[in-house]
Amino acid sequence: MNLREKLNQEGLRLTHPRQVVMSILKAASIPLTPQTIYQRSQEADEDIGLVSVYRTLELLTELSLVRRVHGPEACIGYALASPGHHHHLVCRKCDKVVEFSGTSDLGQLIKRIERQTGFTVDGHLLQLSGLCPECQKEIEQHAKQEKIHKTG
Amino acid sequence: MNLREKLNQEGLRLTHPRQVVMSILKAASIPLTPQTIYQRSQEADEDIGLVSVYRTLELLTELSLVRRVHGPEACIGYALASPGHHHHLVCRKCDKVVEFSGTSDLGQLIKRIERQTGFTVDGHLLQLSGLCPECQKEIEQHAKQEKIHKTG
DNA sequence: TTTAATGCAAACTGTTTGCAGCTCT
DNA sequence: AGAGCTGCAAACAGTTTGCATTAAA
Repeated sequence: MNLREKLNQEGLRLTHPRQVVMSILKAASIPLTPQTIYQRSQEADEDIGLVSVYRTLELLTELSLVRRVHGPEACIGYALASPGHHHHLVCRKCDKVVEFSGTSDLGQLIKRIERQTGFTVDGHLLQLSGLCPECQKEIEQHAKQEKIHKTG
Repeated sequence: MNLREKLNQEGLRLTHPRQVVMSILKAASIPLTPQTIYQRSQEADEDIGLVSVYRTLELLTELSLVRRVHGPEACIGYALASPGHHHHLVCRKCDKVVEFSGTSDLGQLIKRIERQTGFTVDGHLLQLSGLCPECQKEIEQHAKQEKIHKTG
């Protein structure tokens, strides 16, 4: 399915800015910021508004046609570091964060990727998200209440 | 070694704002933004400047006493998504980005963490960095040139 | 023709910088 | 005593919002 069809399916339209953003990303081999995409559109005499770039990127990310690339500097907050642990597991309900170490388990994966891509890998960003024990319990409680409410 | 010693070792000082930031982070179970840390310092009548919070977080991160917590929204840029692949490998020299899939390899690691923490894990953020084949070659070339220069 | 989407301007949020004064060692 | 550090103010960068206009279906 092409882009137009994907958009129309959702009642959305294939517009000029969307085409331009998509083609700039297709032509790029490195991750681009909204600003850079905007500049490139100007250089290509395909002027589109910076605001449209933002809105288009959000939409295309939503549709999984584009993905965000992360970096060590880009973060949502800071947490205390326990020595020897380097990754975080964050609860998606209450934000509680615990640390874990995972370098050894990652070795196998990294070796495979090095073989497949020809890259040498010397850094990684790994973070897990889920539900902490407390929030799991709370959700179970809710489910029970729900059941009682329905049947009783 | 305590905080004071760690700082003094580098010719740095243990100041009031640094103590406050550190103790707020120690008391927190969730990642905090600079703004939140600033607010909490005010609530605790330990007013420190917002600017100091920023500078302190940078310093403490540098010293590995504090770590950045990442999130799906926090990103440095956008790249085209190939269907079926969900992680990026980024060259730290030229920024070239390639995608890979790694979910299966991650399963083992995730199971271990679930067992150890009691969390249920349902999301992950994984990204690798290293050198692409081209940049590896370039660096080898440089090394050779260096050698020729030194010996002859 | 209808309504999604654009693009401008302006507001806004979060971060950084310059600098005079303060404080930790 | 003196270098490191603070905190204000102000500049700055990046992002979001309101709204009249345009254009895709």
